[in-house]
Amino acid sequence: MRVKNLDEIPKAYNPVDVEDKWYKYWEDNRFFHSEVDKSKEPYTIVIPPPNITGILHLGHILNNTIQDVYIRYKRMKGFNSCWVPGTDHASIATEAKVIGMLKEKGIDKWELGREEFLKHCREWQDKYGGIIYKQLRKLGVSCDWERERFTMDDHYYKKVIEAFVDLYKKGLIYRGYRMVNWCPASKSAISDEEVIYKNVNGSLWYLKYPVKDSSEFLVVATTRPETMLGDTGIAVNPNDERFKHLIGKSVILPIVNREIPIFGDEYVDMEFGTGAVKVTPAHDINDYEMAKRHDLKMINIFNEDATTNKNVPEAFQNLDRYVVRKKVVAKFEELGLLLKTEDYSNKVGYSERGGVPIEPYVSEQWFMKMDDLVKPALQVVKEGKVNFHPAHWVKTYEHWMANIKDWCISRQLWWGHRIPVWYHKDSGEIYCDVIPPEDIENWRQENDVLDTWASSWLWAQDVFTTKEEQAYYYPTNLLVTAPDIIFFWVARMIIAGMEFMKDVPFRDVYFTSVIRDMQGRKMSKSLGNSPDPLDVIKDYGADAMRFTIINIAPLGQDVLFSTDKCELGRNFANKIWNAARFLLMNAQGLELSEDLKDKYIDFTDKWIISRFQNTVKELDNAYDKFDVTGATKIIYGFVWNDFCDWYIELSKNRMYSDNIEVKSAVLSRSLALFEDMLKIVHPFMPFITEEIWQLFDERKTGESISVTEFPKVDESLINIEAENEIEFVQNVITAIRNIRGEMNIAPSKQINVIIKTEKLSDVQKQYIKSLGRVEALEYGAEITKPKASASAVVKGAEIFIPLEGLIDLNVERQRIEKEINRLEGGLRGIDAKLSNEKFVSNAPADVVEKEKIKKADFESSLEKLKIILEDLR
RNA sequence: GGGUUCUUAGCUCAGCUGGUUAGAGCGUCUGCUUGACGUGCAGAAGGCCAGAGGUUCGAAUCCUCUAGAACCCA
Repeated sequence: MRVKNLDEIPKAYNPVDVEDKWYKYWEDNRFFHSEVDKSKEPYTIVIPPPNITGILHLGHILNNTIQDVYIRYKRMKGFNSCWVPGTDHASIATEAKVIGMLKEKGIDKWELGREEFLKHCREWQDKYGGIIYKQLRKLGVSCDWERERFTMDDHYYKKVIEAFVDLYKKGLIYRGYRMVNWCPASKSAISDEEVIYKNVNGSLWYLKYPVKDSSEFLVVATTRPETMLGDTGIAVNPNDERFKHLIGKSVILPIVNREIPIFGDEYVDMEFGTGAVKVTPAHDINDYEMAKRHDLKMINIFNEDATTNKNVPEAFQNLDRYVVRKKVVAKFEELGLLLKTEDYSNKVGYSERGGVPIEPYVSEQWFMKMDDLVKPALQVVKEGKVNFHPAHWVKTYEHWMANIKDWCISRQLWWGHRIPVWYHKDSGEIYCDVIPPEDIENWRQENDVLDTWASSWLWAQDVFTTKEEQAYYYPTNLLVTAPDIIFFWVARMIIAGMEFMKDVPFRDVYFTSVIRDMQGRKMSKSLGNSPDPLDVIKDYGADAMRFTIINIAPLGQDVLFSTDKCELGRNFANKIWNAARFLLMNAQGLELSEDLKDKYIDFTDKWIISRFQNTVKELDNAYDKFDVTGATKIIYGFVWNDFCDWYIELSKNRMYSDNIEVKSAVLSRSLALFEDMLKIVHPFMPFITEEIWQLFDERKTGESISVTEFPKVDESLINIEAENEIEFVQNVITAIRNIRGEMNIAPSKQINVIIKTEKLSDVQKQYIKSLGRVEALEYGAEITKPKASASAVVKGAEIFIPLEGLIDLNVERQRIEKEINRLEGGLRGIDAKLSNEKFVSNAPADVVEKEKIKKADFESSLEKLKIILEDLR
């Protein structure tokens, strides 16, 4: 066995050279393709489908990296890993884009007609829908590209329609006139979850309404004066002494000159505004409820685009709601009926997609009854059949589920799943089925399409297109998603899973961090604080970005990101690269073998192998707990500190040996370990690990680190003795380096060291000499401290460095005193415990024992240091 | 108004079911062309664990309150 012959290995790792090459290799060899294989256990993830109007952002990077980490890890663990990629059609967003595009060409959606418009949507999808797939490949994700799915694929479309028909026939879907959240920009209803409340600085206008047959005025305060055109009543609190005498009377609505009643309702807050509330039942949800209680008239004053309609006086018709607002206020002022205007800040609901304030609007819509559907979905989360990570999201989930209202699932749009309902042209009879009515000419199909979430709620079950596949892959294992779609999607997928599959859609849900900039602001286009991931990949490499973003993303909290943080990952990649480079350069031309791996083995080898076992153990544990951030820290620590800082440095003695057999043995061993190390890094940094793995041997086509076996923990290789021996050597070396640093001894200067200790093996001595840059090392149990030397005490040894003429006695005294102080502080704490009767009797025996050992160690060190200090006076 | 979460070194965060002399990365300071790496090496400084009570032999960790921050829902 030989490593690849290499003329020159670049000093710095250059990711751009290698990433595209390996991605193509992986794809060409179909390493990520999964098929039903009953001899293997599946491990399945469905991607949260990015919408086709979207381009890759940092949230996707975090999200997809985590999915890839699990998919790759499980694949290497022997599971049949299957990661299904796909996109969703995003009704509102896509329609908005296509309408905008057509508008530029001077084409109107309505003139075009439904079928023609949909053609343009499909064209748009063909052109832009796949962009995100290309971007995801740059990230190195190992999804099964042969399984690309789209929410409007024929099979999936059919499933969505079937689900609707099924629920309709069960009586769980109904049609009704309701007040809904209306988006005037997309001219469609939207669901409660699509309304975003924002603080808006506005005004509170105080309007005077003349009381009929009286000289009195009733003053109301409102943030939306334009809606007065639709007022049909005035409400006051029946307990309000100020207004009691007016209940039962009426006011004459200014401008409109409509007589409207004054009535009492407990809902009215006496403290707010004037205590009298204008009631606009058609355009406010609270007023709507009040109107139902008091049987008030409803007057709709808006068109679908929130311009005023014919129900308002002519001078106020066909105007935008904000234009009408100004006009109404001006008119009140002119009539002397505007009492005052105050600055006022309140929450206004905005349409998530349309970006404009929503208008509460009464219209005919389709609703899904949620009460019963929710029950099993709530149950499985409570019972832990679906586990949330972090678990605290369960409470949010329960809270939402318990307070759920019926779901408005119809959208007045064309791009999407058209509701499978037909109305009979004569009788008005309703027909709902997967197959259109036979005498289609007598029927008119519902124009509305379904809410996009009423299609993507089937994602986990219907991306699998055959019964066999569904049975094998469903329930999926893990869902990785942002917490902001817990209601939109996660909850609804669980509902759909329980309703249609009678089983959970996934067993674990990982809620990712929200990515913010360094000031803690959300990433947004308008702030321009959102770096393009592709630029970051170009500058730092995909591996570096993947590793960094997971490393800094705390589970359950937001992550503050800036591009320069990717230096962490880039430096780490470079570190791995150079460690590999070091091994490869030394291994050039050598004959390596499995047999040599166990030759010339010493405690440093046993130690690093033992450390590796522990690392893998901790790593498996971190994966199980969904602590990927912790996993990166475990890997980083092992690779950088244990392997590079200590093991490589320690191995150099033998690496540079003239004895070829020794050298070959050391390299055989190091390379084998390094290869295992590459495997544990691979799920996080797939590209660089593949690149190096391919250099370690002449690999055949069809071989890849991504399909090798993940290292298994071998408990028999955990070696406490070797770990203790190393610890001693490390302590001695660190103590020597510390003295060198504090005493300003040039690193190039060789020094003499005397160690007072019971035993020191030749091998240990050798390592201390080379890493401490020691010329002569003397040791023994009966050593007396030489005059004018710097000293240190470590567990099991005293170290003296004779520094005749070089030593500054003051500096040395301070060093020793500092150490004495530190130890005395610790000892005080231990003594306080041990002298406490209650501690000794109540604390577990092993805790007490540990304290006693600690006390002995501290005292022994202190004693030595005090003698040393005495000697310095 | 209701809910969830957070407050630990200059910054960003670990510290799991209570027992460490409270850790890491970045930043800072001091050295260093040590035959893998300056995207590096060695060493160092830096913390009343937001505040106040309580439980306990023992609290960064559990409980209560206070202050501040963020998010979600109304």
